[in-house]
Amino acid sequence: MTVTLADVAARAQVSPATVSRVLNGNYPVAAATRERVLRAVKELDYVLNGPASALAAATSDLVGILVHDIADPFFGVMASAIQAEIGGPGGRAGGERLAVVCNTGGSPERELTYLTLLQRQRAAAVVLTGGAVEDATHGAAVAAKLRRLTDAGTRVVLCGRLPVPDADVVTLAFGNRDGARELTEHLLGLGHRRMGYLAGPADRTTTRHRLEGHRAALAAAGVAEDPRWTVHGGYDRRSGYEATRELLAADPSLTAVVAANDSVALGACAALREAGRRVPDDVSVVGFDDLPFSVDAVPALTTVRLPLAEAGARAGRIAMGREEAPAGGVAEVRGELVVRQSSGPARGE
Amino acid sequence: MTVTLADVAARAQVSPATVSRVLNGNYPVAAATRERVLRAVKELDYVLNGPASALAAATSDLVGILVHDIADPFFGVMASAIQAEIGGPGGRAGGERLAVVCNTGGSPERELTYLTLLQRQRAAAVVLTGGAVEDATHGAAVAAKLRRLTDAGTRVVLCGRLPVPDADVVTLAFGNRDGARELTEHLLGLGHRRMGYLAGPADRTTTRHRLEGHRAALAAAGVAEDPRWTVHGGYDRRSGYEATRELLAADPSLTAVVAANDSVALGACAALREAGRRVPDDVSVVGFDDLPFSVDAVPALTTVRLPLAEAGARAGRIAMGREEAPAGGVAEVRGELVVRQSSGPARGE
DNA sequence: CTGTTAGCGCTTTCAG
DNA sequence: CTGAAAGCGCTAACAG
Repeated sequence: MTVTLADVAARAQVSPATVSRVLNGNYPVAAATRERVLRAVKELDYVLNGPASALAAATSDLVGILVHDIADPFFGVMASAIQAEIGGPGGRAGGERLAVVCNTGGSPERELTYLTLLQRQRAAAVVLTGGAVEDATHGAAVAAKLRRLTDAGTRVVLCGRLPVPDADVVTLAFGNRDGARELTEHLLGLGHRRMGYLAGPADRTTTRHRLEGHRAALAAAGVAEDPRWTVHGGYDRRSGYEATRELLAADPSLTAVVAANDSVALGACAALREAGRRVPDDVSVVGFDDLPFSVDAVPALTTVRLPLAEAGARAGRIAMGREEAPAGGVAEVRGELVVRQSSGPARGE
Repeated sequence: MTVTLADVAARAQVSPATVSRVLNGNYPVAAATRERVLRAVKELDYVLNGPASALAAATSDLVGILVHDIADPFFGVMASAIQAEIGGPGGRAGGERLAVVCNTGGSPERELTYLTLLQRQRAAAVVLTGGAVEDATHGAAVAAKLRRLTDAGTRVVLCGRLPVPDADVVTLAFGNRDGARELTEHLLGLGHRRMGYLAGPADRTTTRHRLEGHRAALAAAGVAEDPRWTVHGGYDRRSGYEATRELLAADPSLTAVVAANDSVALGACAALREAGRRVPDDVSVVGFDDLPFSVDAVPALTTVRLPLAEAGARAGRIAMGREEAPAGGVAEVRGELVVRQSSGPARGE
């Protein structure tokens, strides 16, 4: 029924081994023989059996990409860039590796589950994107799992995530702390002293770093902070909306709102608008990431641009061994302050 | 070195077959035996070999998802929903299937390539999302390929794409024509008679249907169309921006711009703003899809909401055989007109 | 409920 | 440059 490599071999009058060599192109084969084999492949409409091939060769053409949620452009942009780089010649049987996208929802359990599933598939590489949960137990479990993966020959790259100790893993970390600091300095420069901070979930590295950057800027400027000014929530628009209402209720005198990311900032703008506050006339709002939609927001968001596509592409190349890993296995990907219309001089004083 | 099923069997003092049965949970095994096996698995830190398993069972736990570009939320939202539905119990070895996301860029060649790659992997199912290129040759090639996939036992579901004749495929088609008609009727009701239309790429089904709906509304209202009012471009923001400038140059008297989708509409708004036109006071703009960001645009976009997440979820369930296919194998997913601030009464008149 | 026995389809030394 | 042969690790009848 289904045509196998042996069928092709018979038709081309060569041994199965030769067919395999032609298909994988990683071994010298006489041009005439190759022609004959290729013709037979075409004539029989033969398609290699991936699992059989992976079993025999002990490695597959799959590359895992772990994301929190692929519907979020932050991850979508990175995943797209990674996917674009893992194709091309070099893989088994003439190139093209497949991207296995795993939505972890940021959950450590699902992360571990997917890592195991990828290990089961004998994935050629795995790229983990986005911040991690800060939990020693889970951190250790993930580290152990990654070690097992690398031991089995799977390349592991972290993109937008902190380095994992004692694992042969390359890391592309985002400059969250510095970016957040610049953002707050920008606001400080505009005269703001009373700023709300919409932080992400409390137990995430990304949340912590951005918050630390914000506070560092405040401290350097000698501005005291009110505990009511920091509200933790999710990284989505809705959280930003709700947290802003909270913030407004707690202290209506705020002149600026610093959001954990652009989506949250958009939610903040909506809540502010609803409360009759103009942005930036009454309250300035700043985001983080500079996602594609941020330039079209009302008003266009002041934010920190993270080169997500570039970082993803680089992660993809490193995962494929097509680019050298950075010295020490860790590189920082810096963000860049982008000033647009959502931030302006502090009102009144 | 790497621990195999046989090792587990030895340690648990059972046969390999029994271990396999425990792991796949699809066969009765005595509780005590199961316990013993599970313990051995844990102790040895055993992970099933996916390729070997897939080879022996002649099917894998992979589900292919073809998208134009996963960075585009239109596809990201669907992919996320599909992914959420393909997990869970029922697959080989205790559930969790993996989603292989393939960026085709809308190219028929890449589409075919990925379909072959998925066939090679013996994918359990494949979901094709988004409109297709209208080319008889490629259409036939894709149809043939899909037939081969279904013959091999791979379930195929089309989501937001037209039915494929003579293939055992289930289709969830979007109500593009009706949605577009409603949108234009809405504008007509507001007194608009001179509307520009920013169409997508000329050879796509989605483009054609939306354009047809627009024209049907125009024709029904007895409104004549100027050829200069239709401009073809891409489905991205930049295309909308450029096409709108073209439109404005060709006929500055337009009172409305109908965009192929929300991203294009955002680009249109930006171009209009730049040209000193206010939206909707001077020119109304409408989009299509109702992506998450559209509500936060300036001004909030009037559009047609497509239930992308619901459609994706349904496609996922059908692909997994967890939901019955619609009668006749084809269902239409209707859009819903959402009127917001980007459309208003025609100026002047 | 459990063990035995054949492969699944491919890759890869090892010879020639 | 090509062929022969030995598995890769697992599943699935088929017995018991």
